[in-house]
Amino acid sequence: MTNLAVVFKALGDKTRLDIVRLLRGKELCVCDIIDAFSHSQPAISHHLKILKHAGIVNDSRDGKWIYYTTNETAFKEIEFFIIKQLEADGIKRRCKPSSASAL
Amino acid sequence: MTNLAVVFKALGDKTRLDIVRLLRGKELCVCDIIDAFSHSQPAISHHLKILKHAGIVNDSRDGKWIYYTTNETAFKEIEFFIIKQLEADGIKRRCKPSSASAL
DNA sequence: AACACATATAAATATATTGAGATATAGATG
DNA sequence: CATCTATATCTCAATATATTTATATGTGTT
Repeated sequence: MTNLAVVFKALGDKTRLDIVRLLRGKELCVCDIIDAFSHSQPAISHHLKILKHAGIVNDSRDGKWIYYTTNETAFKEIEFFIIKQLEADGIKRRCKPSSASAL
Repeated sequence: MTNLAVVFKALGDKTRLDIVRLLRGKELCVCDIIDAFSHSQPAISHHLKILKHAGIVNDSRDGKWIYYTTNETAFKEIEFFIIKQLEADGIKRRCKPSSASAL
């Protein structure tokens, strides 16, 4: 699976998307994230793991607490993809079907 | 589920992401999309349905053929989200845990 | 060392997703 | 209208995902 597909997949869940929004410009420990949702601690932990695996968030331990932040790089990757898509708009042309159907 | 989460979820699949890339700047009929992949026609049709439902592609019939194009609006939505995320970067501050743990 | 707290991992389960094959629908054409 | 072609829908099996409860790990404190 493309890296970008992994990133999109990770963001394609309301809880995880909300976590990312919550982390905007902030560094929060897991307990604060848990408090912001009505999900169990393991559920949040699981979503954080998926976000981390996708490169969307970073974590760093400080004593008992683990703090999460968003990772700019992942968003720049998406931005790059979006730019390429939007750039291509406006050059649309209809192509005649090139071959017999695959049926 | 947020609209944006639906969009991300739709893009969070390698096949669908590749379809979107294939459609960059082009208008293609389903048969051409099928030819570009090694999946069955029903599988492609299903993915197109998900992309359409998420507002990522538009379709228009022309005789026997149905042509698909990408929908700029969906990408602008993502772009807006990305901008807000990136904007928030650089203002990160550590917040002390605000409450006792939820455990 | 024992304990409490913050977070992660595991096991179990319910639900969703993907993909294939079969079938249905819609338009074009003889 | 019979039929061919392009695409969609249905059904089913395999796999993946989300969530919960229980348990483990790591860190600070007494």
